[in-house]
Amino acid sequence: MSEITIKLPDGSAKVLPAGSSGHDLASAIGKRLAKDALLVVVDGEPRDLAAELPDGAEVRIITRTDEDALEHVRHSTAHVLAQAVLELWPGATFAGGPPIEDGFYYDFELPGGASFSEDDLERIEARMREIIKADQPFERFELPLDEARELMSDHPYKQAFMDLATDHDAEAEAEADTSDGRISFYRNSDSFVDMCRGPHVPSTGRLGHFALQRVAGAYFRGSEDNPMLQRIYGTAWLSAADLAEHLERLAEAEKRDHRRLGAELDLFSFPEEVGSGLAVFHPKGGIVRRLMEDYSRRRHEEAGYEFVYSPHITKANLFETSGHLEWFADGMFPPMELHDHDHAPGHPEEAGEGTKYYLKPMNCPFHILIYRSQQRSYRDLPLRMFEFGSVYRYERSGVVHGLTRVRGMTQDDAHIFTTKENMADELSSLLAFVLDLLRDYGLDDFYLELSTKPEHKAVGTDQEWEEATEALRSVAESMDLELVMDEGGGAFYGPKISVQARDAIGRTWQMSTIQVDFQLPQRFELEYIGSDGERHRPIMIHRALFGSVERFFGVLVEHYAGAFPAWLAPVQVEVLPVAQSHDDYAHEVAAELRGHGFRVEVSGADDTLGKRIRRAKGQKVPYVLVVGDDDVAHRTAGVNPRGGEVERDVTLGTFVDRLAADVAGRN
RNA sequence: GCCCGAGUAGCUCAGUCGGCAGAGCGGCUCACUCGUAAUGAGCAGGUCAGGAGUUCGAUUCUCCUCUCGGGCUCCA
Repeated sequence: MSEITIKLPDGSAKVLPAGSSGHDLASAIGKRLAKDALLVVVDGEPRDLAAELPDGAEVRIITRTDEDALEHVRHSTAHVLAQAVLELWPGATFAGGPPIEDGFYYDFELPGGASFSEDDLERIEARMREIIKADQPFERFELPLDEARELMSDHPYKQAFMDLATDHDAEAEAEADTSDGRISFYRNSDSFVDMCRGPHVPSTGRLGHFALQRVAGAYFRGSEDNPMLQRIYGTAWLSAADLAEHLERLAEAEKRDHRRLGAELDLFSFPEEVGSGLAVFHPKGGIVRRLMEDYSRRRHEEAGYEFVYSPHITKANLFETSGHLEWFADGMFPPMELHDHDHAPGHPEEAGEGTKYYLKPMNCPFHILIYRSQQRSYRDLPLRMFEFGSVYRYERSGVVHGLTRVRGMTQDDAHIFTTKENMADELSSLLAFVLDLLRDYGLDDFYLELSTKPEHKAVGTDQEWEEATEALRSVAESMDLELVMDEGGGAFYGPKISVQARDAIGRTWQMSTIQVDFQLPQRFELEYIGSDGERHRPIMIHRALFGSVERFFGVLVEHYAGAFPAWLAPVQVEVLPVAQSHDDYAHEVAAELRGHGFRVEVSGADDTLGKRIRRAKGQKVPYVLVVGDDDVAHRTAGVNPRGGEVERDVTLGTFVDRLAADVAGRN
């Protein structure tokens, strides 16, 4: 056969000499395409442009403006990074370097256990630019396993990948393709060869819109049991404009960082004297938090929840029964031990066991005890108990992060006790309720994640897990939202749906969780009397909407970039007298607005008007009112809305209506 | 917990190759009384995160601890 026929995406066909490559195909179609082509997709599989095309294949050519080229450009850039590092650090070895969201990384081990410093990034980047300028080809070749081992004899992590890939480890297979017993490599120059399944762009000259970002430690293959490697992260894009836009997004995210805004807007802090991961809320943050909670409380009451309270500490026994001490002890603070005689004068310390008390890491056992405080009938169900419950978890020192990962938090925690028959209905109205409420806080772009049974850390039978997981799945699927699987991500006592929300700049946050639990009702031997007069076991549903009030607060700060909508803003109106002679009127205006329930501050004329306006704007106050002679005469104000145009001579009545409408509409 | 980096005034950050600690913003005082994003002058404010060591002398060099940041692992 001397000719092959290639099918193109537009339905047409192209006849080429046998042995033609993707590059030949692109050239046959057009000069420009040949220049812009980076890869081909052959029958759905991405391939090198240089790969020989099989007869009858469907081929799509990926160019440098094609979004599908992105991950390959990132992957190829990672290779250039590896080449630069291996050239700059003789004796260095390397592990894996995949593309990731927005960029890539590569893991290395430097000779003598050395590590990269931030300053090294500049040198490495300069070397990478030289390699890109040299326009080295990415040439693929394959070797049988023993020769591959020989070639990588100085690189133990590469060999480890070969071994693992032979065992069909998914991550290792992404590094080394052993499907036909041969290992593929890419050669860029005489001095640099990397084991890789590919494909790659034709040559390094096709790359260039990248930046190295940071150095980090990372365990080999993500396991704490493995050595820690030195990782370099970078970002890479198809054009300089895309790269610039991405860097700008990062800068925007940094400006919105709730830790920064928390200090600037005087919302909360983490006093070192208190301890890592333990926040205090300042008055301004306290107002926002109270408003968040008040609204949630009202909506929950309307939805049939009853409010309960439980203590922060409890005897060990409760968490033994619940299974927390068996399964969750790592996440709990160590116990306090109480000896009755400790505080009695004249009694030296007693030997022997005292009573252990634990800070609570979860609220569920308490709510269960409330359930169990009396005999329940099917008529009582579903029983919905809600608590703003403060819990404490011993988070490892490296993981605490602002308000989103803390050691002390308040969950908006509810437990619903229901019959098995009503579980599906309850779940479905619950999920609708949760999404509706999240929208009221300004988040409206969601997807769902379904977390299934953890592999090693779970109680209960497979059948119970299966049943609970299916119940959640069918509810999730009925919601008309994207559903992502999170295999093995459930809690030890049951599977969960979590609601992931995208914020104003497209980042996703895990918000609400809904978990089905067959275990705790068994462990605590919960029951209700059914209409048949028999004893039955209820199902328990755990759910939190904010997740934790602290985390949700942090997410809202970032979502709004600190500019809370009027209903949540700690100060809704700042009244500024033009001169001291207008002070009395300014206070009158403030008093009137406060009479309508608004949160108002007056800033007197000790500073210039311009400075006070600037300060109020910096605090992101929704409305700045300026009052001068004209306003005193006519009972009006100049209204300077956040993000809007100044209006003069607005009557107070008009302004009150406007602000009231903002608040009512949660704008 | 692990790897790397950082910690200097309330905040943002200079600085010291080991020799009396600096700026801007913010605070306070005084003057100015101003119509929509920084008026001027002055004053106060520091155990240079904490502890130990080296040294005539340590904010600076070494070690330990704490806290924070970026990651890994883990998670609401």
